Parts: sequence; C-alpha cells; structure tokens
Amino acid sequence: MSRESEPRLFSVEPLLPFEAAALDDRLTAQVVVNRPLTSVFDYTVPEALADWIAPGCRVRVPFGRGNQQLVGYCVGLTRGVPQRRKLKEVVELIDREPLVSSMMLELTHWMSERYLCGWGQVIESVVPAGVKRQAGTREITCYALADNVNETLATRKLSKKQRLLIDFLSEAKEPQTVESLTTAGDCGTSPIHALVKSGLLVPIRRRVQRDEIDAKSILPQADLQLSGDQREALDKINGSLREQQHQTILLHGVTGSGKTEVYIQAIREVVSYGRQAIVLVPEISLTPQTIRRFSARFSNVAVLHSHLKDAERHWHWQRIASGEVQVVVGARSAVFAPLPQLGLIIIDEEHESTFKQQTTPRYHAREVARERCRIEKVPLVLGSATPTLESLERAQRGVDLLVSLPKRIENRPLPPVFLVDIRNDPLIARGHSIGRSLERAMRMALDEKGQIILFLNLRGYSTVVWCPSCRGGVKCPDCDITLTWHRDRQLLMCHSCEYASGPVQQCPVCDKPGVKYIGSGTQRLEQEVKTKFPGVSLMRMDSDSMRQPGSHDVALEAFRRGEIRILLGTQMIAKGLDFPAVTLVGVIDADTQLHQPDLRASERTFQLIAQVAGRTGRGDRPGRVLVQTMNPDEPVIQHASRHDYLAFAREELKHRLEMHSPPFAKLARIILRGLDESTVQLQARELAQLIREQSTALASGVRVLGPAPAQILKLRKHFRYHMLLSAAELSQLESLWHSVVPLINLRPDIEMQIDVDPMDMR
DNA sequence: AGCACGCCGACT
DNA sequence: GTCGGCGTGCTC
Repeated sequence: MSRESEPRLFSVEPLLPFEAAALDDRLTAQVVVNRPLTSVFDYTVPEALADWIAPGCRVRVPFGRGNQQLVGYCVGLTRGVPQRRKLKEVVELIDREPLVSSMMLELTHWMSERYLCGWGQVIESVVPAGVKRQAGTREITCYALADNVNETLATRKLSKKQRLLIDFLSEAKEPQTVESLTTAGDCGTSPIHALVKSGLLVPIRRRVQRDEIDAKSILPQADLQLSGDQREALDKINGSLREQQHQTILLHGVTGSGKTEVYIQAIREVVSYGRQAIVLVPEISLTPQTIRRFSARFSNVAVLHSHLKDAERHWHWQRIASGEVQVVVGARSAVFAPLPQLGLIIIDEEHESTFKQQTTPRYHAREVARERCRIEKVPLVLGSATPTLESLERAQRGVDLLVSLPKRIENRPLPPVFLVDIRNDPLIARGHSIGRSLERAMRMALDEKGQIILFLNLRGYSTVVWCPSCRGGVKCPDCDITLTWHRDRQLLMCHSCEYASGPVQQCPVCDKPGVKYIGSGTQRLEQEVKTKFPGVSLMRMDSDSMRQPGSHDVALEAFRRGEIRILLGTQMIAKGLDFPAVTLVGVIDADTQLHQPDLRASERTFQLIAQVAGRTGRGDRPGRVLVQTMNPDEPVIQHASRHDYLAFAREELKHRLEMHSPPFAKLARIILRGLDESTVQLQARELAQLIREQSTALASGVRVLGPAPAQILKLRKHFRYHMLLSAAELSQLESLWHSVVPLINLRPDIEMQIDVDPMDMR
C-alpha cells in the first residue's frame, strides 16, 4: 500500500479493544445535517447531555475534515453498539424539548426518499424559522421553594421580609417572577438573593410569551342541514374515521355542491373524539371569507398563512402542539402542523398546483398528507370539482374511495356555457378583447341588474413592446421572458425577476425606432371596458393592483355589496369565490393554456373553464358563461362547456396511457443551470449520457428524455437545460438516482436540481 | 453544500 | 524552492 493513502487510514482507524469497550454503554446519536446528503452520521453523546438528548432535538456537531460546527437534528439514539470507526462528539444540545415528533421524523425521512433530497434539508425546511428561534418569547428567571425547604427552615431564622416571601411562595405553588415577589413582599431584590444564597429558594429559567397575541373571536354559527348526497358523502368519511385505518377519499363535487359543509361536519365528528383536523387550501383561497366559515363553527381554529410574523407563527405552533386547537386551516406547509392527535386531513381544491412546492424539498402536499395519514392511521379527504387525473385514476383503480356530489345544493342548475367562436369576429380582428357576442351579453346582464366577472388568462397575454424589425417582443436582459408594460407605473417589468425599466422608444436589440405597445393585459382590458361601458363601476384584480395586503378582501367586499358591477381579473378571481348576484362570466380567451407545450395543458384548460363557470348561478338568479375561443371544436373545450368532467377524464386518461404520461408513468425532471449557456448544454449532455449508461447497465427500466433547453431558457441570468426521467414506478427512479448520484461530477459553476413529479417544465 | 487536500504552473 | 490556482472527494 502506498504512503499516500495513510492519512485516510488514520481517520477510519479501527478502535483499540479498550476503546471499543468504553464505548459500549455510551450513548450514540444519529444526526442529520442541512446538506444535500442522504446519510445519517453517528456522534457520541457526552455524559452531561445523555439525560436530556432525545430524537427530534437540535444538536451542534463538528462536521467534515475542518470540523466545521453545524446545527443538525438528532434523529435517533442507540446504546452500546460497537462502532467500526472513532466517532466525534456532540458539542451542544440546543433544545431541551424535541422540536419535531417521532411521527415528523418518520414523515420527513419518507419525504427525503420520495423527493430525492437530504433528510436534514427536509427537517430544516419543515420547522418554521420562528419556531426555531422561539420568536415572541423570552427567558426569564422565576423562583420556587427548594425541595428541602422545611428541613432548612428548622435550622434557620428568617427576617420579616424573608418570612413573607416564603409564605407567599408556599401559597402560590407556581414559581414566581422577581416582580411578583418584590410586590408581594413589598421589598427589593436583596431578600430574594439572601434566600437563594441560603438554599431556600431556587431560580428556575422559564420561557414566557413576550406579548399577548389576540385571536379574533367570531360569532358562532350552527351546522347546516345536509342534502342527501352530502349526507352520503359524510357517512362514507365518518365510516372511514371509525375504522382507524388510513383511507384516501376523493370527494368529487361540482362547483357549488357544498363540499365545505361536508368537511365541517366531518371535522365535527373528529373533534367529538377529542382529535384535531387539518384543512389545506390553496394560498389564494385563504381569504377572510374562508377563514370565517371555519371559525364560526369551531371554538378554536388556527389559521396558518404566508404573511404571519415569526412570533405569531410560533405562538400558533405552540397552541397547536398543546392540543387546544381543533382545526388548523392553512396553505401547503400546514400539512406539517404539530397536532398531538391528528384525526383527519382535508385538501380542498386538490387539483391546485400551489400544493407543489417549487423549492427543495419539492414536495406535493397531497402526497405528504397521504403519507402522514398513513402513519397516523387516519383518513385523507381530497376535494375538487376537477380532480387531478392522478387522483381520479387511483380512485378508479379502487386504491382510493370515490365519493361524488353530482348536484349543486338546492338543485340549482350549473350555468349554461356558451362557446363563442371568435375566429371570424370583426371586433376581435380589429384588436378588441371583447367580441360582439360577449359585448351583447354584458349589456343584457347589466340591464337585468346583474354583476359580471370577466376572466383573462394572463399568460402570454399581457401588454408587450413589439419591435416590427426584429419581429419579436422586447425581452428581459436577465430572463428569456418578454417584458410586460405596466401603464399605471410607466414601467416595463419582468414577471420573473425584479428587472424594470422606463418606457422605450426604440428597440434595445436592433436600435430601430417604431416599437409598438401591443397585447391585451388586464390593464388594456380595463380601458376597453371603460370605453364600451362608460359610467359602469368596474374593478380590476390582478397581483399587480392587489399589492397591499388586505386590498384583496376590501375589493371583494365592495363587489359583494354590489358597489361594483364588473370585476375583471386573472386567476385570482377564478377560485372559490361565492357571489350570488353574478349572472355573467366572460372568459376572454380560453385557448392560451391549451397550446402550451405541457402535458397538463388540456387538464388545465378544463379546470380553468370549470372553475370560472362555477362563479355564477350560485344565488337565486340563474347565470351564464361565455367562453371566447378560437378552437370551439377541441374536445376539451367541448367537454368543459357541457360540464362533463368524467368524459374529459376518460378521453384524457386514454391519451396519457398512449403517451406514457402521468399517472401511468412517474417522472423526475433534472435541471442544470449556470451562467454560460454552452457549458450548461455540454454538462447536460454528459449527465444525460451518464444516466443513460447507468440505466442500461442496471436494466433499471428508466427512460431518459433530453437534454433540452428548459421552457424558460434563461431565468435570472442563468441558462437552464433539463432532462426527464420516466419510469413505470417511482422506486425505479429512486434506485437509479441513488446509483447515479455518486458518479455525477459537475463543474462547480453548474447547479443541479431534481424535481420528482414535476408540475411544469418551465 | 462546503471545505480541505492535492496536484500543477508562475513566481521570489 | 514556495505560493496559490482550481479540480476531487469526503463528510460519523
């Protein structure tokens, strides 16, 4: 053996027999750190920490050759296992109480395997920052009577003030703060210190809430009477609840069929067993209206939304962990809420893509919820009017239970959807957004004192600066994305990064004058509506006009009160809103998503039309929907106009099967990014080649597609190439990945990401 | 990821 | 001879 390998031998040198014996009864902690590493590292636990350390606590450990001090999570403890190598020691125990439960350790471990990332990374991202910092609390010193206080008292005389303090404390039972002691004894701090010195009082460090956070109280409401269908759905869920076995129930209910009431009464059952429930909703649905629906029915609801302050989040987290909260309502990450006795998880609008996290760990809350429910042996309810084909297919296979609410409550009809062929519309030809039929329908609706929602699909349809000589839109210098003109701020803005510039007269690429501002964003549509319907109250809602927090709710309240007749906007207004007086919904262009190079293009188009159509006909007055399209004969559009989800699904599933697409294949997308395009491309080719070779060598059954430029080639100055791994089973992707990862050797200026179950290819 | 180690070329 | 550039490989 060569001399060069000696240093390596030192670090893995076998222990001498006496060293191994000494370690036999020593505690060993299994630790994971926040690095993209899948392995668990063993550390010995010093005697002083042995009584306190527990799985789920954070520890400080020396890591790597430089013994850099890192914060890691203890995920397990073993005793007396002979070690093959000399272990390093835990330096410090950070938490006295575990920060994550054993269930959460199991769940995060599952996530790290399922989403191919480090266990430590997952745990780190699942515990909110405010909880780690214990935001909103501080440590104070309290004093309690010592255990042997009576024996000591017998041998010692007390001053008047000291006597007073001792009496006060024996009355109080609880440890007291300095302030309450000095008030009770009408004294300064010296008697307290004297008592501590003589061993009668002991100081105790306690963590207390810094300032009270007040929960708003809401007038309670009684449960509603359920329809026959709702009753039946509830019975199925309740049946599953009683079985104490995991079951996923797909609740397919048309818009307005009263899914929420079913959720509420199922939670009622859960609460009656002394358990708690989680309701996940898309971030966009976390409106006061939604919150009120739950708060009015349960005495203790916690709402977790993205703009909670750290201290508030920590406060909610503690309340939830203590078991006092009955229902947690929140977005994606609320799936990790630390309920002590989980009884049920509900995911409303299950098809929404916001349930997929777009940063590592790239988990889907639906799948995490499914696993958590499996661990905790409780049901999972997925609700949607347009379930994902993944969920529908599981139900059709009989793995999950399908429950339908085919009718709206009180048998209200679904609104008729009229397809408007705009291919030959003269107004559209002249550049208008609103065609003849839609304009006429709007006039009728206004004459009948109804309200109108106009829906514009933003993607690819905003005001852009067009250069006739380049025959292209002016793009962001850092991203491969056309800039959008914001008239109110007089700025050209990129929707992918923070880039903004003032108006331009000439094309920045070819320097020729004559650029045109074209397109039909919400702002332009607003102008068009103002011109066509002067004097009619109108409001535009998009992420731009709704910048300030709360403005969203103010706007919707004004619309609800009828002060505004026409509401126009983007995705934001398509979701879950309930306005009884809306009698017309207009979809400006149904086709924009249809032609995206995306395997879910049809699914998204169907969902869009179905969700938008769901916004009308919810009150006593019937409503109708006009959909402007250039593709009236497309089957998706046809099915959507007939509200026929099952026919759409049948056709689309057949197509997916033929195409080897999800749910019949499992996908993982690998993205490489870097500043130099040719390097990224080259590295992507090499990586694809490597994976192909491994896949063939191992007969893994995984196909590799690509590499290809990502749909957005350039994003925030980085060029992006991607490739797709496809297999019949996730386990095939997992095992191939594990064999490939150690062989990957990318240049340091190239970053790699892997996305299991990608939701888009952007 | 992040860090140390090692191997090469350019310098006092 | 030594300093520091960047590729390599490991982390209990």
